[in-house]
Amino acid sequence: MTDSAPSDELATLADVASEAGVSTATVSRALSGSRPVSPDTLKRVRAAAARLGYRHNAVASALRSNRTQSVGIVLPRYATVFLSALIESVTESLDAQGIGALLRYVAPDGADHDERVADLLDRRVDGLIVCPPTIEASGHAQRLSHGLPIVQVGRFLDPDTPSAVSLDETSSAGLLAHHLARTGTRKIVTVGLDPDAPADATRIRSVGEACAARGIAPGAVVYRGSDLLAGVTAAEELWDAVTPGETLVCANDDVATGVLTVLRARGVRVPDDVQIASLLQLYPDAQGTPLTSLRHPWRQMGAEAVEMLEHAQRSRVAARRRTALSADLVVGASTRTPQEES
Amino acid sequence: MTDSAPSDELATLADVASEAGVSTATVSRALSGSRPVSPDTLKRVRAAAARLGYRHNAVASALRSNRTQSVGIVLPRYATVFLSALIESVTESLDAQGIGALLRYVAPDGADHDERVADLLDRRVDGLIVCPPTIEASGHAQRLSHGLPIVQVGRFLDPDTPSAVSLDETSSAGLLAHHLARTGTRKIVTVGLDPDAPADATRIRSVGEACAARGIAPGAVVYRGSDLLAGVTAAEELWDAVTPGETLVCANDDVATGVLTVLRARGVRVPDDVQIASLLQLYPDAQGTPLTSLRHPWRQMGAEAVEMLEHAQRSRVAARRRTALSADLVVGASTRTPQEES
DNA sequence: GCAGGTCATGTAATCGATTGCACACTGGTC
DNA sequence: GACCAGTGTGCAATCGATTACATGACCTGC
Repeated sequence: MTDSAPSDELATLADVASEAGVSTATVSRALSGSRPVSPDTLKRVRAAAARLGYRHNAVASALRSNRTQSVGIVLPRYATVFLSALIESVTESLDAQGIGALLRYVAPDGADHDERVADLLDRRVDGLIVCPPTIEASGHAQRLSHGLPIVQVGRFLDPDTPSAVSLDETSSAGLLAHHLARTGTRKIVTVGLDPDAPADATRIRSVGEACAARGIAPGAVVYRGSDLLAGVTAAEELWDAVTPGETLVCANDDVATGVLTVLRARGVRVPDDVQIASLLQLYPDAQGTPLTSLRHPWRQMGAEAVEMLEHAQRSRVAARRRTALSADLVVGASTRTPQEES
Repeated sequence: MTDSAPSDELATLADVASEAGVSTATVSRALSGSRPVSPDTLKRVRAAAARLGYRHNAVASALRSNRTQSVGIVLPRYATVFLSALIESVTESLDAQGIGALLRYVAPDGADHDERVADLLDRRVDGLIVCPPTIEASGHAQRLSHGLPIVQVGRFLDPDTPSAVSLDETSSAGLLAHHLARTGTRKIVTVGLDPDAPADATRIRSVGEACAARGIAPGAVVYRGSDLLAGVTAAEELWDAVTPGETLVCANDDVATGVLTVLRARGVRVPDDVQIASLLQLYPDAQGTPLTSLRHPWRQMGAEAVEMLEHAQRSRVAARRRTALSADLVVGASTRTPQEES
């Protein structure tokens, strides 16, 4: 196998052109298919390209055509599965069309958000999918992007962002409230949601209204943070005050686990005396589902975001388009089985 | 506020040059700092750039300088936290230097691996961090990259890859064996590792040897798959044959959870009669650590990979450099507390 | 036989930043 | 006063693909 001097440098379009005895224009058209070439030329060009080991240079192509075939993704740096599910589903949709994903993480408080977004813009991404860490960041992202297609995903969405995918709080809360009503809940206590944070307040209200509509009384709102330790702390304060028929609705699985652990240690029977539910599933339900929780539709949200982005790229006019997807209720061992089987 | 015709197009170097009354060369040098310019010029250029809202064009820069300031990351599409920890730690290290991360997922069986790697190469990434889904993929990645700096991470590493970060199987197994010996284990059974898969076989051997060295007898190797269901299946076959003093060493948390659930349901007391340990922690240990498992050092592996990559980029000569990092042992409720307190 | 059309291909400008080379100027030295 | 070193700038080529426009070949129909 005597390679014909496979020079150290990569072959360019011009090399292929001279090898095939045609112009660079023809090679470009033959390989990209942007315009028809004769079958004979096509064959010759392909052969020449293969012989030289030609590889398309995406950088040069991007410069000239002003399209990088890549989108930027900005996520807060919470190490959780749901973000990884979002990334996977987004990249999956993008890969299918040969679009690359340029990933950047920002601090959960949004400190470096604008900087990261600007960097992606400097790289001339064709679009942006942003999960803003705060409402302000959401507004900034929109402003910075300056006309570039952008889709926002998550809870912290500026009311003015035209394209956004979020959780359907109302219907998700309804799903949970329905289950709680059927398992005999008469009152709920909310643990781990901050009533002073707008996004949390919205969720508190959605849950409260969904419960009220089903005859369940919205009770205290206890906020001591939103991690495992916060759950423990809150439960230590609450455990001897809870009464049968109550359900402790927790912000997420970590809080719920803390609460559950303390309650059981104190001799409170869960779910017999008190039930516990989580509003945000953090761990996939492969491990015996100890908790009843809402599984957020991250994969669908990712797919929807990509679709929206494509839509925004196609149509010049930026129509407002917001989608809210409902969570699934995963029933675990922290709530009872519903009474009617219907 | 009468903006001076902020034309729809983004300003270019040439625009800034004419605005500042200097040449494009000077602007480039002033803004990048690649060569000194006079303080006065610097100020004028900066002012002009700010006035026009100039933004660096990374694409043009990449074409000319032949450096994209980005690295490609290739990961198998397992939706697990540990990969997300790896991504986070890698991007964190890269961000600090203004390097972008181009992310691509491949099928767990490696079907589309070569394609994805080739795409990243076409995008002219400056380096590659690959977690190969199979040993063959590892070899391909090395060959395809053709001189480009590449670091491989994970279990499926071709013996010839020069730069690789992996788990230190020996020391990790030692950590676990030490704990098992101190908790009275006399014999182990391995569940969920495939003795016919080279990577699994290595792990079986490491664990076997570490145990043997501490007077624990390596017992049966049971393989019925490596997910939750496999754990259940295996446990149904094993439960009435296990004897006190045995520890079931499972491939990962899912298998271990399956085994644990069945054993408890069958009345086997864990950890009193039988102990269970997992060789791969899948879920962060925030939730009450029901399982004793090995927490793999994903974050350190990510940081190490980036460092290796930089090293490879700096030094022309590609020295062989392989690092193996040890796991941490997280002791949970599925094993007893060690006897000596020392 | 010729206007008008289609089709494949070539020519050369272009995208926007970087950089080798050349040049001008300043200041110091013998 | 001639020479040299050092510093700051500018000119223009360059990276590699894309594409508007031009060209020429060939066909069709009257």
